[in-house]
Amino acid sequence: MSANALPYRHHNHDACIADALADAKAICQRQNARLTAVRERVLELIWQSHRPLGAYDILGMLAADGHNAAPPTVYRALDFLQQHGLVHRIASLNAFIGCTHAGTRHQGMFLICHSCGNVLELSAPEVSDAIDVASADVGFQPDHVTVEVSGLCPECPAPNGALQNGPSHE
Amino acid sequence: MSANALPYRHHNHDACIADALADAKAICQRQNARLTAVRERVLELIWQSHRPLGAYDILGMLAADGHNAAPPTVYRALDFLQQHGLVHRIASLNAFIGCTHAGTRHQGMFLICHSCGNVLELSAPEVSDAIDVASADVGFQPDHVTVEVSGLCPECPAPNGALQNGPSHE
DNA sequence: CGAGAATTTGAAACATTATAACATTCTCTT
DNA sequence: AAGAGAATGTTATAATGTTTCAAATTCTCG
Ligand SMILES: [Zn+2]
Ligand SMILES: [Zn+2]
Ligand SMILES: [Zn+2]
Ligand SMILES: [Zn+2]
Repeated sequence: MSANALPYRHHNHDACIADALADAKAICQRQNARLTAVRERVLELIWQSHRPLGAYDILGMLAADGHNAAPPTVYRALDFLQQHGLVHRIASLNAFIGCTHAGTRHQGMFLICHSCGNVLELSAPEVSDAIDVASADVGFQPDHVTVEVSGLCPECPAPNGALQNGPSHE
Repeated sequence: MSANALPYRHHNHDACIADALADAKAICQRQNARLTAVRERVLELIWQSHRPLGAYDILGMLAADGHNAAPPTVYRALDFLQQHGLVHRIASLNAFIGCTHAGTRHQGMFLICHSCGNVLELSAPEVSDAIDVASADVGFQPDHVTVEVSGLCPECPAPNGALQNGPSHE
């Protein structure tokens, strides 16, 4: 369940998917929730993609499966998966991505590369803490927090003349 | 331009609006940008509302003005206003709100009350800093940051038995 | 097992949000 | 006044998300 790893390169994605599905099954069992066929398939499709998938992308893939699904089918599956902490919705993209910290208490922060489209979910307690402090300062009770950072990932070449600040990987 | 004030109560909202419009004029002049009639009216409508407005809300209000506008008119105005830092889009609401820090360099954080619908924009450097650090740790170059916190504002009664953590105002 | 309750899925229609493409009008400069 | 660029109008369409009710499935309990 490799939390905070850098999944940008060199990983066996099939294993990723298998792990995620196995985790999901365990989590649902623990919660007495039913990971039905559609739900599992949607989760699998989401994990198969490195990039966040839109609901209608998923719908199209289900259609390719031969499953003649309508939008509510997908949205219901996504709601279920979100509710059980198996996927996240990226509000700035209207898209969904598998949670890389499923089963653990975390407040995700999403790093979205606008060059390659990859998204990395980090668990960043310092960020959550800062948000909690700032909220408390004005008497606000946080309930759900969205942190989405769009930018350039370390795998992508800096556009023309700009400096790349990350550690060099080669 | 009351930055980080608590606009929840007791303020002269007409003055708010007038100030915001005056600021907007100045900012546009400085940037050689044209705050045309539609753009100004859209900005005014947004400021008149305490709560974020959807593009189609604005469209309806323009219609009430007698202005027979189509969606692109509104979206173009909103694009302009965003580009010049006069409004923000709240991704989790698909809605727009006036920037309370226009003209200053800031990274907004939005506190969205799901009870009353009010939104407070904070400039929270500690949050931005934490996000920058977490990003840099993994070699990611942030470009645009979305921080949206949904919860309960200090004006709204805590639902049933829950404790209200904010400073009591009465 | 088998009836009834609850959950899940199917299906059709609809609602909301956002954009594409091209014509026209306006504004500023020369 | 002419021309260039910016802004707006207009029509159509795409993309995203919801409501509603019916049918099927699964669970519970006697
Ligand atoms: Zn997560
Ligand atoms: Zn990238
Ligand atoms: Zn702002
Ligand atoms: Zn409130």
